[in-house]
Amino acid sequence: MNKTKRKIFETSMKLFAEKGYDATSVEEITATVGVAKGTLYYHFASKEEIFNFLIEEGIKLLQNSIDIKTAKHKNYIDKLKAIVLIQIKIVAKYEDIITIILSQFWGKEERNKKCQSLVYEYIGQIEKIVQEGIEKGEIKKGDPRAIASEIYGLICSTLVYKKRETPNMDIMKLYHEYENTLIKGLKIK
Amino acid sequence: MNKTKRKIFETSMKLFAEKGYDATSVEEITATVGVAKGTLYYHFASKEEIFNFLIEEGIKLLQNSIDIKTAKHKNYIDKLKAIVLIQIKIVAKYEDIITIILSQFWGKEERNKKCQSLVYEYIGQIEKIVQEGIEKGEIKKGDPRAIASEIYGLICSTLVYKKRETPNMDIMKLYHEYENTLIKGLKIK
DNA sequence: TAAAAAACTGAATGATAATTCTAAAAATAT
DNA sequence: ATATTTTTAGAATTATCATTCAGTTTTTTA
Repeated sequence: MNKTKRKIFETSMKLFAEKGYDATSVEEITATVGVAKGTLYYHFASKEEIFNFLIEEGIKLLQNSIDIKTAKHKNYIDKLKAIVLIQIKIVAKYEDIITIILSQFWGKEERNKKCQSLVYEYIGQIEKIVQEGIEKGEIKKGDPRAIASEIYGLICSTLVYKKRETPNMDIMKLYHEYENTLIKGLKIK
Repeated sequence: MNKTKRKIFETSMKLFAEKGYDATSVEEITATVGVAKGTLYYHFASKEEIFNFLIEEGIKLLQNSIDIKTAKHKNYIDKLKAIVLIQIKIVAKYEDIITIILSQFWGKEERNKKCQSLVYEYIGQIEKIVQEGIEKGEIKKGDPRAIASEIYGLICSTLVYKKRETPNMDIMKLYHEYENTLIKGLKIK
């Protein structure tokens, strides 16, 4: 991705996160970057295509980090702890992209469906881990689907916490909070 | 609210939840209800005003249920349990309105800000309860802001669970799941 | 350095959608 | 039954916005 394209992409991300996809006009994107409208359309086929790039980033972010972080641990509780921690870190570092995915999760348009797939795929991965953990007797019996949703819900919690709390939250403090509440309940004494 | 007005309002709610606020045109609302556009504008000053009615319903729903349900219990853990349960029930029963509030939480438009206030106000109430519970020594020490966000996050968890899971979820099963994980961690042994 | 390719420009186009407005129909009151 | 108020209708208006396009400038290549 060349410099101008990258700049258009990053400005779009910022504006989409700030104002929402619909409320952000192509006009505003190009004005902010400082290029003509034609330039945007030279690099991207449509406004929607900008969004597609964004989704790809989101997929890399969520999917990869799960794969990598969980592989490190053999113990299933530790796998979940790793996920909970990485979630907080992702929200802290990539607030914009997570904001966009959560805000565009709703609705029936193509881009909404892409966000839905992404989120459901992600929860599915967590569910699988919980399921296996239960089967191996490392995680207390329960509905893996519900537990997976609960863990995913921490992304929303964290994002709202950050937006409500102002700029810099203490990642580890928040992590220990989640560990003490949610994770503790999953352990078998 | 007379019959036609009510029907316009309810159809709007349904469509806003299904397709999103922006993606739902006034044209589509009136076509679905079976009235002319002029009729909608006779009853509501604007599309935005329909949304305002919706917000009012949302406020009643969240605020009132907290007040009523928590007043019933003197013990602070029980207060939180009641909140967690009522949250699940609200999502189950008023899925549309919760979907709209969560989907319109993002952005900078007037209606977005209204959703933000509503959510923040709600989390604030939970925070206050957690705070008091900690002060009274009934809830384990921790960051009330984080815990409140975590409890709010269960609304997102539940909604996603429901949308992913299909129609009828078992409210009590989900509640006990949340109780066993999140709430258990708040208790002082 | 000249030709070709890539990058950029911004006015014009076309579509969609919220809102307004004038008139007609229905309901209610006198 | 007639007058008055409320409600409905839908065409016309206005604004916004994504996208296209014909041409210009810049960069790369040979």
